[in-house]
Amino acid sequence: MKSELCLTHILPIRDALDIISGKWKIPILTALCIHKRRFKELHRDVPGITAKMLSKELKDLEINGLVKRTVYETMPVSVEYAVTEYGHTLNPIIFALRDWGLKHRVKILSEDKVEV
Amino acid sequence: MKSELCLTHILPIRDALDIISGKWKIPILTALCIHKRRFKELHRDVPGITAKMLSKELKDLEINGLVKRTVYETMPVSVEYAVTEYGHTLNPIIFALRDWGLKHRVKILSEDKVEV
DNA sequence: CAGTATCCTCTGAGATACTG
DNA sequence: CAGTATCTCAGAGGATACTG
Repeated sequence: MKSELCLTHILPIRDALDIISGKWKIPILTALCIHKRRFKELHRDVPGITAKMLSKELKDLEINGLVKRTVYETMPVSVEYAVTEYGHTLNPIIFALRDWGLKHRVKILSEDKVEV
Repeated sequence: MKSELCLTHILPIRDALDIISGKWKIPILTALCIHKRRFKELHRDVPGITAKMLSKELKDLEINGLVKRTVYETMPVSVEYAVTEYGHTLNPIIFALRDWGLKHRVKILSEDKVEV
């Protein structure tokens, strides 16, 4: 129970957070996990994101091998984003976050009733 | 598979991220999950954090009911931080992040060998 | 010991307009 | 359609010094 054990827990968590932290990466991956999408569809389905942030975050995700970008030479071009096999290894994190968020919302709502 | 379904996935995730996002909250909770700690012990065991950030993040975590602060009127005072019962509901997220971080590190290291 | 107080930097993120 | 280019700013985060 000393610092070394603590580090073996915290350091991998920091590795993970370095890659997926921020306001948008997990929401984007969540949308893409449901099914692959084109840029504009993502822009529409991830509420509140700007084109600039979406573009930047998709690049980060692609660099880290979590998302694959495919360009179709239609006219005009269409671009499709999909979660890679490696990206799907994040599913347990995504599900855990979603489960907790759902329960948390229920908790907050019930507390509001009591407080007010 | 339309936007509504997407929202039911993304909105709870944003609720969760609003509370635990940032560089320090999950590492702090991880340290406290192993066992409760005093301020200075946390400062030592969460690598790289400053006293200011630790203080701020602990306040946020306390406000959200994830951490409990207990003051002992020793001389000088000692303060103990512990994860609340509600805070422990985050364990699945913490474990998922840690598992993924560990596997990711293995992947990165093996890729480095191939590349170099 | 358990924090505050200052000061500072940097970047995550938004708004708006524009392009191949 | 799928992005870029600017501009802007709040606040996350860090360094250092100080206090009850």
